[in-house]
Amino acid sequence: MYALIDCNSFYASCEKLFRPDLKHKPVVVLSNNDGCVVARSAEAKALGIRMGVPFFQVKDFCKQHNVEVFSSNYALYADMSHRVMSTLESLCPTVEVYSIDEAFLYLADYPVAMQNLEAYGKKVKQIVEMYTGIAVGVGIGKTKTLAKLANHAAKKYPGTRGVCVLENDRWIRRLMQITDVGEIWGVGRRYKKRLSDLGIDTVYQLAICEPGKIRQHFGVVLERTCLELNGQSCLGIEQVEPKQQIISSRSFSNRITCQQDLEQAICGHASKAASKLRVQQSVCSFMTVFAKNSPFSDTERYTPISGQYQFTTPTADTRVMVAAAREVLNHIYKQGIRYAKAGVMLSGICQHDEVQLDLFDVTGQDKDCHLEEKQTALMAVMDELNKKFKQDHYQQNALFIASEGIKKEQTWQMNRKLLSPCYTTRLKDLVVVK
DNA sequence: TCTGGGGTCCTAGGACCC
DNA sequence: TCTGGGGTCCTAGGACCC
Repeated sequence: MYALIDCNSFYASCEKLFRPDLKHKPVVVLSNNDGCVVARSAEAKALGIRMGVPFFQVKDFCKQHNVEVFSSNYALYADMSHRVMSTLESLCPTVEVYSIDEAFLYLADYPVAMQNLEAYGKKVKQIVEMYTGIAVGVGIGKTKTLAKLANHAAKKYPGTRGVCVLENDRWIRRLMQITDVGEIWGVGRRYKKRLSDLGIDTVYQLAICEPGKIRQHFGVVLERTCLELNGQSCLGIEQVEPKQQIISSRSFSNRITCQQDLEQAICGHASKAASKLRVQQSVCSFMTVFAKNSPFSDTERYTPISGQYQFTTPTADTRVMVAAAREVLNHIYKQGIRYAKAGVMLSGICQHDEVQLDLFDVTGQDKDCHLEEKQTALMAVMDELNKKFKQDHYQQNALFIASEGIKKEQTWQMNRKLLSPCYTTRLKDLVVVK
C-alpha cells in the first residue's frame, strides 16, 4: 500500500499563507523571468487561466479580474516544502520525497496506517494542514500508480474531502471508467494520442489491455503502468541518489547579442553547476555548453549552438570548469544571433573518491597529491564562505570567479518584478503582527 | 516586445570485443 | 557458392515527470 500526498496549488498556497487578505482571491505564480503561469489557486483555475500559458497573453485578463500575480519565490517554496516533508516524516517511517510538493508514503509494513487506511489518510491531511498551513490531497492505493489515481480523485471530487482510498474493486473500476487515460501517471500528450488511435480513451480501457501488447506498442514503461493499474506493484520507494546529470541554465530578460555578455552568463552557469556538483560530493568528466535564440520567433531562424568538453581528470573545481566553459564558447560562438537562453550541463558524474586518474595527464594533478588536496580545500573554503554570507539564491555570491561578471551590472539578469518577501528565510522579511 | 528549469528512464544503432 | 554467436559500451533521441 502506498499513499501519495500532494500539496494543493503549492506555490499559490505558499503565497497566500502570509497574506490572509488573499484568502479567497485568485492567485497565480509565474515561472522564472515572469514568463509563464506555473501555479494557480483554485479561484484562478475557476477563472479559466491555463497552466503554462505565457503571462503576456493573460496579463490584461488578470488585471480585469483582480488576479494577484507573483514572481517565483523559490526561497519561500523550498522552505515550506521542507516543513511539509518533515511533518510527513513524523507520520510515517518510509517517505519518498518525489518533488517539491509531493511525497509517497509506504504503508504496507506500518500497522498504524494499515489498520484503518481511511482514518490514517484523514489524520495525515489534518496534521500537515495544522502544522504548515498548506492544504494537501491524500490518495491511497495498492501501487504508486493507483495512489496517484486516488490522489487525482481526491482533488477532483469534493465528496472525498481530499482523501481517497482505493480498496473496493467495484469502486476502482468505476473510477477508472470515468477517468481520462491522459490523467494517468506515465501517459503524456503523445501517448494519449497514440492510445486514442488504438481506441483506448479511459483508464479502464488501458487497465484491461494485455500488458504484452502494450509493451509491443509503447515499450516496457507503459507496460509497467498497465500492471500497476491491476494492483501489481512494479515501482517501489526510491532512495535519494546523487544526480547523474546536472544542469544550470536560464533565459535572459533581454536578448544577448555580444560574446562578452554570453560568456559571463555561461561562466556563471559553470560556476553554479560546479557548486551543485560539490554539494553531492561528485566530480564530472563532461561538460556541455549551450545557447540558443528564441524558438518562438517568426522572423529569426531557431539556431541552437552547443559544444562539449572532456576533462582529462574528472573535476569539480570551479576554476577548471569555468576555464573549460570559456574555451567551448569560443569555439561555438556565432555572431548575429539574439541569444535568449544559455546554460551548462554536466555528465559523466561519479563520486569524488571513485575517480580514475589519467595515465597521461600532464598537469601533474595526479602526481602531486598535495596539489589536489589544496584545490579541494580551496573549493571547500569558497563554499563555506558563500554559505555563510549567502543572502538570496539569485544574488551574487560573496566569492566568485571574475569572468562571471558583476550581477548588478548585467542587464539580462532575470526579471522578478512581482516578488513576495522571503517570509520564512530572511529575518528582515519576518511578518510583524501589530 | 513578452513563451521555465530542472530531471528520469528506455531504446536503437554503431563500434568494438572474443 | 558458402562467412557465427554472443556480448559490452556509448550516444542520440524520444518519451515521460514536476
